[in-house]
Amino acid sequence: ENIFDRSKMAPKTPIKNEPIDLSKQKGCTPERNPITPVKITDRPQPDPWTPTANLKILVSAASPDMRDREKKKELFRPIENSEQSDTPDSLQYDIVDDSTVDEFEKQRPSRKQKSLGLLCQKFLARYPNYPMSTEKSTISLDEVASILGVERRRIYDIVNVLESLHLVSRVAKNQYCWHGRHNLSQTLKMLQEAGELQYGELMTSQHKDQDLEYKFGERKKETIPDSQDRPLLDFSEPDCSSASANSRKDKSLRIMSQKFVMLFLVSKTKIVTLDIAAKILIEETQDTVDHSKFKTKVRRLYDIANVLTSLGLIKKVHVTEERGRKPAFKWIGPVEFPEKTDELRGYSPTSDPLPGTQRGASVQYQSSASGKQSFTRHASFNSAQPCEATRRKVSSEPNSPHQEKQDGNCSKMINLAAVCRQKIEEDTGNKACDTEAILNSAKNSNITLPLSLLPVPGDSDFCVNPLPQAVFPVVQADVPSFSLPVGISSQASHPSTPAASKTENGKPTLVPNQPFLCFPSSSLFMLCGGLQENNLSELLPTAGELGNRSAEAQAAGPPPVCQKRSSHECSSPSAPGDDEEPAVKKQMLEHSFLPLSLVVPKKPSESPKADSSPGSGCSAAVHLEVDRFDPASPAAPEAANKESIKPLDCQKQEKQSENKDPDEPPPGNEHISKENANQPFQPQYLYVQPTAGLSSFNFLFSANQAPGAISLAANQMPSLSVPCVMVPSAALASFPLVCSPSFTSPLSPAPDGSFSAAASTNFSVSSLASTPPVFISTTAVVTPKVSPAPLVDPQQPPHPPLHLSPVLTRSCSAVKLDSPVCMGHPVTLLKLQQPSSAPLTPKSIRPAHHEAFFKTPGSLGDPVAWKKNEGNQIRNASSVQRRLEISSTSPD
DNA sequence: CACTCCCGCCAATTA
DNA sequence: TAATTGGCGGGAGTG
Repeated sequence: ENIFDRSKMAPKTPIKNEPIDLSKQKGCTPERNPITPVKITDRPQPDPWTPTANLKILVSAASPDMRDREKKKELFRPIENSEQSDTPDSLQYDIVDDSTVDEFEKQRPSRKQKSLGLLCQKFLARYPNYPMSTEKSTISLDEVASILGVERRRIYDIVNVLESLHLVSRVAKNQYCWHGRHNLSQTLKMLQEAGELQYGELMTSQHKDQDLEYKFGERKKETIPDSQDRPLLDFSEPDCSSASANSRKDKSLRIMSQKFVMLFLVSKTKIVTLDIAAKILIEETQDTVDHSKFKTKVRRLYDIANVLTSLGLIKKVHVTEERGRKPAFKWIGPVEFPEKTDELRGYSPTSDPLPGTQRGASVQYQSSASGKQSFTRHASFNSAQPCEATRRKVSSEPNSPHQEKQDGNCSKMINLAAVCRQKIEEDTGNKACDTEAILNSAKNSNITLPLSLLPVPGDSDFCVNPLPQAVFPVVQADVPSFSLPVGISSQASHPSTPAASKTENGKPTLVPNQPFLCFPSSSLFMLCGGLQENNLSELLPTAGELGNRSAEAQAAGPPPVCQKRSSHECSSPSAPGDDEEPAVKKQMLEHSFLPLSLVVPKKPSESPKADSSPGSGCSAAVHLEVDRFDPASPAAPEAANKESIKPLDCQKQEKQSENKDPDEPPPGNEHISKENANQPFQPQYLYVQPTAGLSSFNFLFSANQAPGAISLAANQMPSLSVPCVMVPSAALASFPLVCSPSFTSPLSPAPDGSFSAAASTNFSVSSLASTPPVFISTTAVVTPKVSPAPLVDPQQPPHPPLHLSPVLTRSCSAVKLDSPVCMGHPVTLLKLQQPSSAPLTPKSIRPAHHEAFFKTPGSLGDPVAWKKNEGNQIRNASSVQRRLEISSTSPD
């Protein structure tokens, strides 16, 4: 602020303008400046800072964020007052962006703008996620601090956390070495292992997360004390120059950061509430439970969480408990850690530049390869075995037979789901209680940890993944709207069971032969296009993606990431291979989860219920709103996840009909669409029926879109385009299905104006490309679902899917998209095709996409970002990506 | 009012 | 001793 003021006020006083500065600087006299890089204060003096300079920097870095925020605000408003907010706001923004933004921003430093999270994003934007092997960028704290316009102290906060994850290492005084995310998966793996040792017992012992967590505290005291810290430290040290780093004592921030991450990795639900984390951390460290200490710990956790959020590893959520909402964070980073990063790298060229985005892209490929993919943790990459195993299981079930190779994927998916379900059910039998208990504990509808529980504790890959997803449901998204409708969830189950096993009523059925998965569940439908390996993976991912990335920073497109990023990577020399690995992993995980969640979800009993009780949750499901907030922001992704999750919840929590938010859905759509876009391959759609809340709107999400992205460079646009379409129910009524390829146009329904705007911006390009809104339609099948009213009859839903399936599937199977039915996006569909075999690998392909991807976002989002890039010498691409990420977020 | 978490004092550590 | 690091908690911004 001071700086700004100065600039404004007195543009240059060489002297420090104000005493304040001096005081702040404390001892910094001009003299010192020369010696040391100078502290922040120095810079200000120089005036170099002129507002513009700072502004530029900030703007470039932050603007996206800023925008996002604004957008968010808008979004909210829109909900209430769609019209007003939309136009005016959008206009204003635009204007601002164009010319005057700087000034405005400058003027208002608002606290948020100075947040550590934003600062961290800016910081991260300066370095490639996956720096080339050779490149090593050293980070000068002073320099960075000055560039970012913050005190060095703040940089320490960031660097310490990054260091705990080995993203950077301290080389010397004032010098850090940027490693990027190459080792992130390894680091996380180590942390996970360490965490399991420390906390694992607790976790395993208790089904309930909460209980576990609580217990943790107790147990931790017992177990933890001794070794914990050490190991962690060790991890961190390996790469870097340990010498200097170690010296300092524990550096609580680093340790806390690692422990905090461990909690996530160990947690089945992947959700950790701040208070629990604080308790655990305190306990470990010390017995004292001073209240003040607790507060301090929480403050620190916020600091850490902000950085982790910027890295796209966690996102803020709220867990509803008995008492009420509790702040919590959900792990959205990779869950599984391939043992070999290398493999990953090989497969997935792309990296995700964005922290947020990580998930994405690579995963798909991998998944495709393995089939099951992500489900199995390590195996995913390598193991065919698991897949097979799953298949076998599946095979037993009805669905499997149909599937073919490609289908196999789908089938696998299904099978997996089925398996999971079975396991779950079995487990549930036991656990059910637990889950229920949890739920109960959770109380009201909101929180639901249970899902996590569901997943099998054991090894089953599936289980693992699923669990996390399960979590989603529990957690409430930041967004208010979230509440997921329980009812729908049942659907998820369907897929697994029904499809595979078939069963029931139909709910989820897979279409025979077809790649699609139908979730009968009332409100949500997931259609999966191309079956191939990719498909499954995609599907899942899509869902996951939706949840995850949604917008987010990932802008990069986390989910889709694979493609996009890969392309990005390509474009950017730096990362290609390596980068992606992590991303892939993440994606894998996420994806797997999502899908799983969908599938797994329901406990047998519930599903039917859900269906039966349309009113309750089901409707809600529709709402899934995605977070519209910031695309970039983590929240969005979550929302998506939530969506996926919701169904489950619904089932479980039928009660919670409340959840649904009408408003939200749209946003969610957006995110989804993005994600979808990302995933090009198969046409997968999620259809969300409108629930009461949504009343009027129907949403179709294409799970995969992006095909174009993948295949066509030109398509870039498409990739961007969002698959989701929102359609007013009324409209739908007339039409069987609506799919707009690009999310923008059509539907964007009004309400969203703001959203739509954002979306449009982002997507606009894509939309253009894809423009033709596709429609999915087709067959009646869709229609029914769409039909506004659809009660949740379980049966019905299934039917539709069936109908669809044939068409879709076929088309899908071939290329996925081909069939008219499916997707609208010409691009995606056409191109998609599947590369199944190659798909993943081809970096070459990706690049184009990525680029496109970037461009679009960039173009949409911010030109500015690009400009800024200048600074980034390093990999343009990388930097660009980052920017994009940021930008992307902003647009959203 | 509760949640966040910025800010920067000041101590520990290092150079 | 000066500078670098980073623990820590007051208290302000937000919703």
